[in-house]
Amino acid sequence: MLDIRLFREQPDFVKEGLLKIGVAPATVDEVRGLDERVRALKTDAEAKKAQLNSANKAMGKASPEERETKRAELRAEGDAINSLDAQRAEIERELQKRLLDIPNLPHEKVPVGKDEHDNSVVRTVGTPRSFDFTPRPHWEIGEKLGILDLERGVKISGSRFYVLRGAGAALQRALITWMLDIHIEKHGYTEVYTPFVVKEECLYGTGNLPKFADNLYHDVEEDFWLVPTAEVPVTNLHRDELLEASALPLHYVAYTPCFRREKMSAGRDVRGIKRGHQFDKVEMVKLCAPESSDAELELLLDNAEDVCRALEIPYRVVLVCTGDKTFSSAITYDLELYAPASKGEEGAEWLEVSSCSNFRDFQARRANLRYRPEPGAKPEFVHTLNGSGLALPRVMIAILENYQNSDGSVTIPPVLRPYMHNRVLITA
RNA sequence: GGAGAGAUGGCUGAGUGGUCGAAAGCGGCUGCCUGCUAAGCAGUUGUAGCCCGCAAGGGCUACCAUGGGUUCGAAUCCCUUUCUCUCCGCCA
Repeated sequence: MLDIRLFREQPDFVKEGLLKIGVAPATVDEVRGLDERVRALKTDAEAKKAQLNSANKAMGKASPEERETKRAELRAEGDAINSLDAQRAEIERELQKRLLDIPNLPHEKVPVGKDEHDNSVVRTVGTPRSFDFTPRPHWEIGEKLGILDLERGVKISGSRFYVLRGAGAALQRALITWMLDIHIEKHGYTEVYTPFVVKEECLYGTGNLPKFADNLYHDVEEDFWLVPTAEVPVTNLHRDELLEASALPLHYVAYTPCFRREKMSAGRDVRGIKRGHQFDKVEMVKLCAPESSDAELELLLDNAEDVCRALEIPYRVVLVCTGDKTFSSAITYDLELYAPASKGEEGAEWLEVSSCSNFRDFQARRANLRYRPEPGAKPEFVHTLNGSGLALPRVMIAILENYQNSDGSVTIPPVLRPYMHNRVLITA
């Protein structure tokens, strides 16, 4: 959520930023109009309340007869105030609704663009391997090796679900443990294990609600929502807290499954395991002081890249443009692993395995995440960041396709072997 | 799941209709004092919003888990929800 004061004090700045992400400048004027009406009603009601309060105080000392005569009058005044308050509350709700619906302003570094074609490739690392045979897509490799069972996934849970089996399941588990270990031991993050279901208010905190409810699963009877990413529970860990400056920055890493309805992407990426309703992810989340969030993002990105480098799979870093950035993010780098056959007949593609974002105070304001810059100073909102490190299915795809051999076997990347009983090869 | 108890400021804890934004203690901060180290004395100390003022500062409003209700007036009475604790049941 954007600061309402920004609308009051720098409306043109807000309009300019919103224009870049396709939000009509008129929105700013509408918000300001609502805000002014709320404040006018509030000032009016407060003045009347002050009068009534002192009249009520006098009643305490008044004689019973005096009370009788004044009672009706005071009651009428109270009713008048209540109706002012009711009006104000309604406009305030409308204002709040509008504010919750407005995306974050883009960081000054974000290139202006319409969609993902306008994203800019920051760097490409590694060279795609050249094959002396036609590389197969992961679903063929996996099914032939008996480590991926798409059909039975569909049988037990429906489309966009799959089953990993034997070395496939072990490979994923090895990846999770290995990635956690890198971030914990090498990059200094604190591991957290969180619930995989959260309350509705957490999703408001990160910005998934109210706008993106149709991509979330939730229990119909309880206030339980399946997490679409560990970002949600971990960012909300310190919700409604006032942190000391010395506690920052906080660096967390968490493994969770992620649940997404993928309603909007019906028909996209239907082959293989690229896009499912359930997938696993290791996620890094940071809370820091505003002045260090730019630097923290670069570090976060490097921490995620470190995983790609260690896997020795070519990848590229993409700076996401204004038209493609997500609702809550101010700036996002995507990390894409090379997959030589992921598009089947059409060949290679770059698979998005990580999104590293700085949300600045956008989520912090929604989730009420504050810190005290100095002892005695006024509390301020922290900045929040997060980045995948990394998303499992697509890493699995990249490993299967990049490390495949002509006989259909798959070589296990060297860094993962200690996590797989020193196994070197996955064979049928 | 059943029965009961509870939720007050940074913490402990008093407060059952008006003088309560809330006693007291602890903690924090400021000053004073003392050669027996940490104590004594005094003062001060919640959050947010709005308004006035160049400022220092001042005023008003709201907040005693949450949301409603009763009342001229609610921390206090009634109801809802959430959470915590105790006992019972069930259980990896």
